[in-house]
Amino acid sequence: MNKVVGSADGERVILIDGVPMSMDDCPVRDVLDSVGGKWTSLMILGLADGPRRFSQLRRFIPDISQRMLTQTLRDLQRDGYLTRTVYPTQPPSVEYKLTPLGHSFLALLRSLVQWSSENHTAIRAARAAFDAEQA
Amino acid sequence: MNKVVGSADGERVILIDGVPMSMDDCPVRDVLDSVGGKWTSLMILGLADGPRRFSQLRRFIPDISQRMLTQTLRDLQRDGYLTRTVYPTQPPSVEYKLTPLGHSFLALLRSLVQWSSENHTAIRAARAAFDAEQA
DNA sequence: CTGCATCCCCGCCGATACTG
DNA sequence: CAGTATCGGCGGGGATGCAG
Repeated sequence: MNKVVGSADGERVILIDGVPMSMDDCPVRDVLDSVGGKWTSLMILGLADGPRRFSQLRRFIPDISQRMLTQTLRDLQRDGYLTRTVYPTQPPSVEYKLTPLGHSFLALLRSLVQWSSENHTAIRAARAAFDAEQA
Repeated sequence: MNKVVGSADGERVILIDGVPMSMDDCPVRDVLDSVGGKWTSLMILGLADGPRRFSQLRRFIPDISQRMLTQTLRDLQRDGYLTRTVYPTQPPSVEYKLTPLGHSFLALLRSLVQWSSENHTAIRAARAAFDAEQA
């Protein structure tokens, strides 16, 4: 059950299944801005089986640019999804590893992967039908 | 368990919990491109309780522009998440309604909302700690 | 090996004005 | 009421080059 509730200072709030969501400062937006990125979800999936080094992740996602690999990892680290450990070897190696938060989120991601694989055929079909109808 | 598998023609495929995911033509990307949009998830949540008209959705999401409301609805319709029904009244009214696919996806969205509300505090804290450390 | 800096393109999205 | 058309900013993200 959804409900739109106004508050005193004019902040707009909506209730979803009893969960209050501010539209100005929305928790879901935080998460969506992470999972919504082009590489983010793939990165987390890449760390599902255990810690990996920079170049290992690079091989795991062959078509990511070095720039985006670094940046995506940084963003995920910032939000607490993973940790970054530098080993002072020569040459240096850096290990990335999911935090408990990251693993918790991974569960959601698995549901998404599952759902996508079950429904992508239907989606593609709908898309084709829609496009055909426009012509 | 994840595994990277090469195929004959050089297409890269990764297995996630036994679900094959092509990196060139990825089912999850399709879905992420939907859920990742700025307004998409909110729209689907807005239709959770039943069909709504254009202007009702507009009031439900006060800060969306007319342009993005139209476009987001169009995209969701195209991918089969909702239907669009025009009633030839004067003035005309148009009703948007989730399809079974849309409702199915809504379940995922609820999980996301739930998870976000449970973990956004931790995320905000991690972010603050990270930012503080940089200074 | 693991990064940072720079340049630059392109697509998302907001603002605004106009239609049946 | 429910759109469509156009313009323009801004930021995501690719390519390349340099550095510790």
